[in-house]
Amino acid sequence: MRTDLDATFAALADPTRRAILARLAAGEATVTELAAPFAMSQPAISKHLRVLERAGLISRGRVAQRRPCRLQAGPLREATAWLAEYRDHWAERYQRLDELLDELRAADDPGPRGGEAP
Amino acid sequence: MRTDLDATFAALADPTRRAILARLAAGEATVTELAAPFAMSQPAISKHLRVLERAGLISRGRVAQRRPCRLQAGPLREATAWLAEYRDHWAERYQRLDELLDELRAADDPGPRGGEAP
DNA sequence: ACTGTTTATAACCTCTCGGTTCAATAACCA
DNA sequence: TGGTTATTGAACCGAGAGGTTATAAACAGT
Repeated sequence: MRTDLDATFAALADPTRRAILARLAAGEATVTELAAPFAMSQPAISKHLRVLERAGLISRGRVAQRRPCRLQAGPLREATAWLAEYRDHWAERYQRLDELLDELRAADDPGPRGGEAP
Repeated sequence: MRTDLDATFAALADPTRRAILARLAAGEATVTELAAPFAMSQPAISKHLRVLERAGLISRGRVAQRRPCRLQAGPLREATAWLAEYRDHWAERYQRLDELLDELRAADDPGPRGGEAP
């Protein structure tokens, strides 16, 4: 089930790519501009950009030889929506209940810890 | 720079793991309960759970032989915070500006393509 | 037409990921 | 004690990620 979220989260999982997005938040930039601050080759950056593009997180124009990159908001909305679902629901509700139940259960059934094993 | 966000987003990038989290949102569950709906071996699920655990997205108890899993909210907050930064800022602001500039630029410089686009 | 700049491709390497199977551990049950 | 259940661990495999270097392609300027 290759959904969009797969590509989005996978793209965001790399620190270089998150840094590129951060850089792009200040406005569009060319490949060499984006590559400059990183200690890696330009083709490596091109690969990262391709990942970001296929995830829909950036789009690219064409100005002469340059391929300026700019951010794209769509996928982030999906991702945030997915996360918000959880952060709001169980973070507040089930979480505490489960922990309480767990404490009760632990008190009820002491278990085999301690020095009683031979 | 192995930050928390790396592990969090990487963990969320897999559909099986997201499904596991979705399942866990309804309350804690054991490994076999979690493995049941999936068409893969139970050790595979154990691996996924280990990924989720190391990302801090779940925590595990011990009840007899069972290792019940429950959700953990912390990392999701970080992730949402990171996403919100972008979704709010450039999604609304720079995005439209850049697109307008791009249209202007395209109209100004028709470029070397054969048939003029309608 | 040549030269330099910008970007993408190709080929390669290594490491991790997601999956498998088979075996080992841990705890309950009789 | 032995047997069953729940879970992890180890060894392995194929595919893909992330990096490299070297090369090609597109365009600008002279």
